[in-house]
Amino acid sequence: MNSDELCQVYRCLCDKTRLRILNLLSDGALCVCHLQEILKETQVKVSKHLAYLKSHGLVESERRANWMIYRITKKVNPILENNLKCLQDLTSEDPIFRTDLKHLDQMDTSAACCPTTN
Amino acid sequence: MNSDELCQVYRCLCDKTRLRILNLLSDGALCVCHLQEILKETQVKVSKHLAYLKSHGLVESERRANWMIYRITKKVNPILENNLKCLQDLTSEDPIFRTDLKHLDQMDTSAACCPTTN
DNA sequence: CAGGTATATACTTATATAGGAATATTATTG
DNA sequence: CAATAATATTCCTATATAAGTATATACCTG
Repeated sequence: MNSDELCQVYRCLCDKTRLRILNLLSDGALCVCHLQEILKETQVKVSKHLAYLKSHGLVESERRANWMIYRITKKVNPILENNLKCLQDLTSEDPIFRTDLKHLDQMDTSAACCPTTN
Repeated sequence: MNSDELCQVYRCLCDKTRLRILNLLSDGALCVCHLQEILKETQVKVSKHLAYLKSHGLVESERRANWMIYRITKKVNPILENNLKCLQDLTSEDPIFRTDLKHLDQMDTSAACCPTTN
C-alpha cells in the first residue's frame, strides 16, 4: 500500500455512516436491507456508501437472488483491521457502534437474505 | 472520543501532506520553516494544513520568537497514536515517509528555530 | 518606529462528496 | 411476459476543502 492508497483508506473511514457499516460488517457479511434496517437510513444512502467502500476495495459483494451480500474484503488490509479494532475499543465512549452491534445481534437471521451460512 | 470526533480524526489523516507532517512531528516538534523545507511545499500550504490539524486538536503550537513550533498534542489520542505507528510500518511499501524522516535527520538543528531543547 | 523575517489569513477557483428524488437494473414469482 | 422486491445509478444541489495569490499579523533588530 502506498501513501495515496493509505489516504484513500482514511477517506473511507471519515464518514460516520461508513464507519457504522464497517463496524457491522466486521462481525460478518450482511445484505443491504439488514444494514438499512439497523442504521435506520435510506436505501440510497446505504447503497451509495457501500458502493464507495467497494470502489476502494474495503468491502466486496456477492449477489444472492435479490440480495447483495457485502463483506469486508478478504484480502487483509492492516490499516483497516487496525482501525476496526479501535472501533470496538471506543464502544465505551460512544454507544452508537455498540448499539448497532446489539441490534444486529437481535436481528432475525432466518430470513432468506443473509443466511448464517456465510 | 465520540463517533463524530473519530470521523474528524480520519479527516485529518486523509490528506498526504498532513500525513507527512504528522509523520515528521511524531519524531519531535518542528517549526514551520523546517517542515516547509523537508516537504518542499509552499509556506501557505504547510501553514494551512498545520492550522487544520491544530483546529481539530491533533497538533498544538507555541511561538518562539519569529517561529511557530508545532508538535503532536500531548493529550494522548489513541487513534492517532495507533495510525502513526502504522505509518512507520509502511515505510517499506512507500518510501515517502521514510525519506522525509531521513531528510529530517540530516537537517541542521543548530538554527535559531527548533532548538534541540524541545 | 522602520525594515525584515516567519507565519497566518482572506479571497478565489476547482474538485470531491453527501444526500435526496427519480429512475434503472437485476432477479424472483406467478 | 407482468408484477414485485432488492439494489444501483443518474441527476441535482449544497457543502467541505485543497491550493494559489495577495495581504495581514507578530515578532525581532537596529
